[in-house]
Amino acid sequence: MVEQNLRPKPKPKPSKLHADVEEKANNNEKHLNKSTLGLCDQIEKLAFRKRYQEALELFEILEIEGGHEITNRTYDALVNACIGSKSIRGVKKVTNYMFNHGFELDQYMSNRVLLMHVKCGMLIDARTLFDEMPHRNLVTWNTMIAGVVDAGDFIEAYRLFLMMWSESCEADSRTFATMIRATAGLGLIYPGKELHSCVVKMGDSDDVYVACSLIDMYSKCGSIEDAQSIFDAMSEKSTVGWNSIIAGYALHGYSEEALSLYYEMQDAGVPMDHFTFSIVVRICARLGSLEHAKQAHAGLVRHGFSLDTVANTALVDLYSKWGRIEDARNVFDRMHNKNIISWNALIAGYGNHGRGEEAVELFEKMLSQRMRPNHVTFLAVLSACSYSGLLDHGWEIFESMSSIHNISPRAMHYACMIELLGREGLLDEALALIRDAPFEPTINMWAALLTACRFHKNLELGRFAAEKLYGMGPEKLSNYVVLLNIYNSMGKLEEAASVIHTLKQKGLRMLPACTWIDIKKQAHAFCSGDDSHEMTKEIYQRLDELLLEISKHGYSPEARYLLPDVDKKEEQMLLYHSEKLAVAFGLISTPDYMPLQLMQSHRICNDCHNALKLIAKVTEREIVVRDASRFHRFKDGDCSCGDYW
DNA sequence: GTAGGGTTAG
Repeated sequence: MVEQNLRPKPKPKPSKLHADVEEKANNNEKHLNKSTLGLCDQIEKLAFRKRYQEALELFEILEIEGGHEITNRTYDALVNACIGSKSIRGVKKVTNYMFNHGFELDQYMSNRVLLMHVKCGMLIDARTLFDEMPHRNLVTWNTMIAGVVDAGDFIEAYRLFLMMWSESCEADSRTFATMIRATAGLGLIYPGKELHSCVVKMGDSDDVYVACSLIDMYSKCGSIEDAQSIFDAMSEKSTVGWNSIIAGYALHGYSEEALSLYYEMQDAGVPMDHFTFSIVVRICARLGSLEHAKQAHAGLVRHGFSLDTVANTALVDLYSKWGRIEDARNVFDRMHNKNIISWNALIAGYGNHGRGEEAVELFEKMLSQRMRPNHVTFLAVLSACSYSGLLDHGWEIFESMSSIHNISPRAMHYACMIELLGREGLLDEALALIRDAPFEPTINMWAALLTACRFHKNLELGRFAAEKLYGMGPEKLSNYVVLLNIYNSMGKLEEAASVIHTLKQKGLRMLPACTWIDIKKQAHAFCSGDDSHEMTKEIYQRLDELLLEISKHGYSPEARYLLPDVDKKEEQMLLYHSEKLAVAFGLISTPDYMPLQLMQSHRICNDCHNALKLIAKVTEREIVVRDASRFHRFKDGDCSCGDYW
């Protein structure tokens, strides 16, 4: 494989190309303003200044000119240039040149060449080089293992690690840092703990890299306590250490704690990097606190990371989730380097706001810029079509996945299409799509059909879908709730009761609905049936007024969606709950759990939707609420996300 | 004498 790469290629024709290259050489020399320097020196200098692309361009000139003696130093610079610019073409050219000129690789240079392949993602060639290497030292092994871990092949990393141990009985802190990363990737805490004790035995536990990978491993494997104690024990807490522990708390859902750790980091005077801001922006998105988010955005700009792709993508996502799609667009448009994740974030943003046309437009713009979509892109654009009822676009895009983009639709894409067809009432087509899928239909696909059946009151097909759903593990509460709601809405109370019986038998419990709102940085939480808030009386009074007022505008709660065995008092609780509570405060609410009848999909139900429209109208306010998947902005009795029920 | 390691976004 490598031999093939190293085989000499026909020399380029001298004519025009040569002229071009000479022109370039002249320009470069002018640019460098050191025309007296030899090409090798220039390459080394360019690589040192991180002008990798230019270094490689000069190397091409050197190749054509011929007759240059290349030393270790220049090859070293070229390796850096290839790694820095992630140029596969460069790697091939440099290795070809070495091979053609009979350059003898010592241990150092072999390791560098291996690294160059690894860092440019050429894992197959790297592995061949590795396997054919006459001598491997610690650095060789570490380089290869890190490459395999980077590629996500954690099991292979383990295999290599065991081979390394049996061959040489040596491993150092770098090996362990990498292997701990591998166990984090596998999500396995026991091998992680074993490596941890090895590290302690070898006296490497003070190593800052080891500590950081341990923090990350423990938090990714579920033990934030262990992560915390590693962090506490760090004698010198580095930026990465702080980043890792903050990300750890965020991962475990402790967003407030994560944010206060970030402020602690700030107070401790630890320099923050673009990782810090990417993590913090994400936390703000989750917290739903625009105030903190704005501060994070400002901090990011102030610290000079306003060009960072990851942090900006997190901002695009944050503003989208906050219903500020124009702000999201603004950040997006200013980004210098957009990758597929950035595009996906904005497309999903438009989709979640019911602005399907714009999502499709953006998707097409992306294609015209030769950005290659991936399966997440299709998920975003298809669900955008689904929310906005764009049937034709949906079909066209779904079919283009395999025919044009060579991406096989996964179950989630099918589920989106089933939802789209179902919403438009094309239940037979939806069923046909399930039957035509080239794999076993999944829970989500049947559940999408079931939801559609509920809306269009097709009991027969609904029951069929429900039967398919039953017995498909892992059983999800939400599927039972869909079925329950179907029976309820059709007045089939006996069947509904039997679903509840099944639920109880299986020990599946519905969580009480819970809503919270941020008022002056203080969170107020309200659970269903909970009257512990000190202003409960005032809140309910205001709610009564509002309910009375909106009922004059034609609002009537759809009690038939409620469970048959809830008593009157509970019914009141349910109707009073959620967004309405927050609205009583006249503020924006950020509910996490929806009232019971919303559990099926964690989305705002018809009932709440109507109520919120009317409340927006009678209070003459703009109301923004978020359910599990998107924002709904109510203004003058209209909802900007579109009616999808 | 030179090389290899940790944290982020959809």
